[in-house]
Amino acid sequence: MSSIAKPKFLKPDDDYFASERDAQATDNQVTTFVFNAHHSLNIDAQRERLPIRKYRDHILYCLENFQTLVLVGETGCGKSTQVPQFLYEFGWHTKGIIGITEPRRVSAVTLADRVASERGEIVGQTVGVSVRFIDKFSPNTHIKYMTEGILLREMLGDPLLTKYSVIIIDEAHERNTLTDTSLGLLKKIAKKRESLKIIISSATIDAEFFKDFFNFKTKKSPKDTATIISIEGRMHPVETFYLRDPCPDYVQETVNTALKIHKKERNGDILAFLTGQEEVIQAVNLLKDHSEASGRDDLLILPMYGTLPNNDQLKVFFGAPKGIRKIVVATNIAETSITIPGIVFVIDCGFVKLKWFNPESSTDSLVIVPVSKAAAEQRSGRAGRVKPGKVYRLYTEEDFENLPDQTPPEMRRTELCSTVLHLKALGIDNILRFNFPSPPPAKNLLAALETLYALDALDENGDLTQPIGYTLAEMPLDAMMGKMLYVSGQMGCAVEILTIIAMMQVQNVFSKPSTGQGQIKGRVAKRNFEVEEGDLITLLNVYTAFVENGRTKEFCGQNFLIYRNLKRAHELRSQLENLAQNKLGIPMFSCQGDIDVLRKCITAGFFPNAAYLHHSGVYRTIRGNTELSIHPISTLYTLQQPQFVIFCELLQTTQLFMKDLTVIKEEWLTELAPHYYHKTTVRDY
DNA sequence: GAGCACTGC
Repeated sequence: MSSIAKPKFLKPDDDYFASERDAQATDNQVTTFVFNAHHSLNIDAQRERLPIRKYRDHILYCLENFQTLVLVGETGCGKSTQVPQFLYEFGWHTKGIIGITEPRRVSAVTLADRVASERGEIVGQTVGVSVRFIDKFSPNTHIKYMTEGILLREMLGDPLLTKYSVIIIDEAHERNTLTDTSLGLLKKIAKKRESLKIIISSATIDAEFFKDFFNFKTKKSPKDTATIISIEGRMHPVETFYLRDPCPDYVQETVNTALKIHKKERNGDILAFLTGQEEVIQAVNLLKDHSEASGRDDLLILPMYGTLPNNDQLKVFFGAPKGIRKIVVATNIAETSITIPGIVFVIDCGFVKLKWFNPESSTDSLVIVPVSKAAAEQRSGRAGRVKPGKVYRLYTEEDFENLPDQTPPEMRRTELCSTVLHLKALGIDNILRFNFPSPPPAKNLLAALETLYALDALDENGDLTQPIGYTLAEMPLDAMMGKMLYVSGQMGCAVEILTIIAMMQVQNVFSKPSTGQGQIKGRVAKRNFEVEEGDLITLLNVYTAFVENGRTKEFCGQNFLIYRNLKRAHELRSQLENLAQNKLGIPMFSCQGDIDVLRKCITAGFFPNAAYLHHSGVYRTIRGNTELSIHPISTLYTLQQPQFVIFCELLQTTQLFMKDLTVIKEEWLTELAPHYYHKTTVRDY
């Protein structure tokens, strides 16, 4: 990468992004694009122009006088790049590294790059970065960008974060599970280590919440330990429009509104938010029909969602030709993960699709719920980045007033095994009393404790077991997957299990061309790899064939496989193998084609997820007798239904679907998990 | 016949 300190306009064809895309390499991988309105100015002039510049002394003053500082400011005000440099210039680095966490890999990498070039350096000198697969730092590194996962890993080795003088949690308002875990732990550390300063950086108005969380003021010591600084943004005003009456069909209304804007308004691209892929495609098709019928060729209509093939995703970042208006119809991906340049009009359908964990059935559901006020504001903000914009909310003003302030943080609606493992490994004994920013439902915690107990990761006192519990906590894997890897060492099949795990980490290796002819060819190609033992063994087949054929792009092209994702699986596999072999002492043996050993090993890790075929022709879980179906993407979907299966994931949408299936034998359950399944269990097959 | 978005020495 170039080290020259020159202004940089980040655009899709940057080599830099190309390499990062390769490194990331999942099909739903997305690149963050930073729109820089002052890209023609030199770097110093640009820094001077940032709104945050005026707050430099105030920030430094507050950090001297308070342990925690909540920084509120809009995206683009320069918080993420400038605050670490202010601290460095003031000398905070002499007391320890200035650490900044980001929720996404791409953000950490691009910010580190940006700050390094502002300093006329390359990443790895004063400014370092640490994310999975990328580690660039030196003894002189004083500012370090990282993902939240990395900070958590570092806490496992250095529970008081003694290497750091300041920790900045960027984008805290997103409230990911890892953000909330970090915040809870930082609060604990802050009480023990008063010298550690914490900056919580947040885009919305939940500043009071964060301030209260970190305020240790008591009657005895009545001084606030946390304070808030609000930074004025440089966003343009956004005018808001509501519907007079609620609309019956927000997809149709989105289309109508977009066409109305196109007819009435002058220049400016449109961004519409819908909840899922299906709705996006539906709206795009309706718009295209209209555009064709009108006979005018003045609209560029583009879909944007996570599983859209990479080339199609990139299209939204290019400007439309002169005289043509761009309409991007997107899922939530455009709310935080990507920034589309040139947007002036936003259409907000008022709903969002969220994953929700149900502790009674241990299932995840994808549910469509009304957005929160904060999310609606975030969506509106997408209209004011270039010039004054307009947002059209497809609901009434009264509906808006009745929306919840915040979307429930992920911590309150997700499965918690990994969170519990992390906290236990850090010596938090009573998880139920841990100071979460937003405590998860006790039921969810208990479900996680039960699962971990069944996996032998926790003992009857709820303490981490040695070696299983500690080993699982060290693994960058979900608990059941980790257990499977652990057992594979004893069963002599770790070589194959590692491959299966790596392949499951990358979503979707089978490419699905958008043309009709290609779709059929793709399906035929997939069938070549499919085996009746199920999806996991099929993935093993794909990877083995990929490696045997030299891991080439050509092989992937011929077989309708996504090269980027297989390459990523290969990298993940190497990293996991290194960890398993060298750090966790898992012996690396191959089962030499003995598929039964593999299926048994899968059973040993995922035994709670067993289902049997009821005589009614529908599957049921063994532990809860809940009705389930095979997901249509499974290799088993079109085959004769086996009597017993293990699934890796359950997802409630139109039905309760099992995903990532493996065919097993009933007796393996009692053989491999006698504490969980009894031979006497009578089933009504 | 179906897929909100992220992440891990």
